[in-house]
Amino acid sequence: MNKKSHLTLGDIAKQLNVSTVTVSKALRGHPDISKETAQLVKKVAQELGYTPNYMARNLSSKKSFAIGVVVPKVAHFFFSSLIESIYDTAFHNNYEIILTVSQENVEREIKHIESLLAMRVDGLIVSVTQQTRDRAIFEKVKKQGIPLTFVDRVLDMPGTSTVTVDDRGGTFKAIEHAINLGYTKIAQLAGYPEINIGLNRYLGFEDAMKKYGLPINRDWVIYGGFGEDAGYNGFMNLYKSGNLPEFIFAVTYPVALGVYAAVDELGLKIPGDIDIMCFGNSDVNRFISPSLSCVNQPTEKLGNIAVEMTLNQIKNIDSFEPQHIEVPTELILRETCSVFKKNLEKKSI
Amino acid sequence: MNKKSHLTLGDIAKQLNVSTVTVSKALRGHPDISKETAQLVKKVAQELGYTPNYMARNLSSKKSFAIGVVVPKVAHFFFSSLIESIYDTAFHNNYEIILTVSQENVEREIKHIESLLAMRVDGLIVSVTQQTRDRAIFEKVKKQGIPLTFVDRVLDMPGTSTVTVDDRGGTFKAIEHAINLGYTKIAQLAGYPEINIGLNRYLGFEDAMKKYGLPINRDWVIYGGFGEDAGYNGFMNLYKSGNLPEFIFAVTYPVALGVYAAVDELGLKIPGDIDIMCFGNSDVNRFISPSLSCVNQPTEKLGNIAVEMTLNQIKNIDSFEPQHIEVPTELILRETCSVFKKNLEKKSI
DNA sequence: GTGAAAGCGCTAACAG
DNA sequence: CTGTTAGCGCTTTCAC
Repeated sequence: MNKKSHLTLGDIAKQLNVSTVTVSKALRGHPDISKETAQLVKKVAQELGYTPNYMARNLSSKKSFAIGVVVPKVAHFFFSSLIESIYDTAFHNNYEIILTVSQENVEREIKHIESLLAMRVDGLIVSVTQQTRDRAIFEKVKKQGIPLTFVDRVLDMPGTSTVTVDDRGGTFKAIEHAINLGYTKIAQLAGYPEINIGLNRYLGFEDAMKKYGLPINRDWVIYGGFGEDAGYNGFMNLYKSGNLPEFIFAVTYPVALGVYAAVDELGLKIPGDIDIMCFGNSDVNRFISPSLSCVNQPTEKLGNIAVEMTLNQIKNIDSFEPQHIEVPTELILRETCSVFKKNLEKKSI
Repeated sequence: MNKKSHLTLGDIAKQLNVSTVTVSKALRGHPDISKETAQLVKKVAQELGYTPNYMARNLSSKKSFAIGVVVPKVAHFFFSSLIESIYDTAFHNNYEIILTVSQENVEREIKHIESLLAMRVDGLIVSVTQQTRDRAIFEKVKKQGIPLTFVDRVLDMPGTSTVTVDDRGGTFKAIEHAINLGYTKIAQLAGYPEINIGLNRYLGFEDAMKKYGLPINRDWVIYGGFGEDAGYNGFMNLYKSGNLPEFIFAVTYPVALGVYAAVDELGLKIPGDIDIMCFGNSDVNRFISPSLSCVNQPTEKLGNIAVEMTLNQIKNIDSFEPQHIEVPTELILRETCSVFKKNLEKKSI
């Protein structure tokens, strides 16, 4: 058969009349081995097309040089950028990433974490689903001594590290900006309050309203999720209620897109009839019409920090203290939420 | 130390006064074992929080139940959707995906494939970088007997399977549509011709122009890549040349976005001054202004087929014949490329 | 039905 | 510097 089993260290050892150990060491650049033999071994390995067997290597060395990652979504600008950054950082640190996708499904999340544990990853980075409440699986991870870092969507658990963006402060800045523009009737499409990003973005909204002495209309704090449908339905309901706010803060950019779709369908105008801003940038916020102002999340930095923190913990497994890093955000101002309300009213007359 | 080594089959065997073999078989549902013992073993394993060790399992069974994937990019709508589909299909087939990202870099691509081989994946799905020309690494994959499936961006190699979209036919339909609208001065921002998607999308353009007896202006076939910058620069150069076409077909949607940016910067209007369409949809093509007509790529189907084909090959390793599947596309018509040229001219007077 | 023996390919610890 | 000895945790024969 063509499909002869793979070449092993032994094969190349025989070829050179040395022991497998010598070959193993040579290939890994172990200082035990003399320059010449090392060179020779490498040459032969190369010629023979030797491919190491990581399963064997990892089994005996009890390290995998891999970090497991669990995210709820891939086809979403925030996550795809985050993932890219995680891959990049890992690559530069000679670590493999084993990515899994929970599809916002708790059971899949658990299954994937079990698989990653079974693969004996050296560490774990996870961004939980919108529904994750049960900590049991994460307790199991901790019990097995695997470093665990939450990123963006976190669970409050002792012994784990977190990397988040400044959801509360970022939202505050956005709402404050809207208020300074003259808006007072402000709504928030707020996702879900049970998850940190939903809660903190709500709190930032509350902070700003309080600071400026504006009342919060409970009917204008609308929960329903983080996707386009949530934005679409949210706005439709707002419209049907007959009591439209002047300004909407959308908890994510898909939610904002949903609002755009609804507004368009209703024949309304942004910013004439309703103005908007959202949390989270995307590659196209600047191309949609009107271009969408937002609170930018530095995804690249999030990914960097998440990986580096995890690596750090892997390398100092016994002395590591859990860290909680919050990355600052910045406002990106484009066409929405950029015209003073007074001017807007003048114009629309 | 808390960090006691993981539980093993032996541990749970001792607990029950049976052999590791019995436990191993029981856990895997091997028919050798009686219902009762199987039940019992599973219960104890559960209670003790046993986590199997896939490295050991795979080492001895010589299968990994994992498919390696190499893509050039993640933060791009096409790839992120494709990836999501691949993950989904694999999940439903109880296979793991080990994803790697080449970042359009040939050396990284090679490194990742070597890692994947070393991890002993059961199969490989790859979408090559824009620069990949050298087949050596893929020959190595074949020599090791690992099923290899190219998706979307393919290399022409005997013994490998491919899943692509109908690039040529899709482009043909788009250009034909533009011609029917009255456009004759047609340009293409064509990516690179050395890669199948660039070449075939060009050929579709050529097919349509030929069919309708329209001349192809060489200055209007512009190569330069598949990203936003290629679109931006391409249009800028077109503009500077003083000889603008009426219609541009962009080889990808980022290229189209680049054109939008350039057009905007120059104070021109779509579709008044220039009309456009592109290959590839995204979550926001419909939100940008004017909304962007395009040739839709069924990414979900691509992912399904790629995984299923690979799995098929894994399971019938000796009898499998390489397959080449081309998935059809459809036109999605929105605001661009939707107004008859005559009307357009009337309007702009 | 169950288990003892052997080995997957590699590395760690120690001896020479 | 090099090699021997023992596993890593699991699965695969093949006896019993």
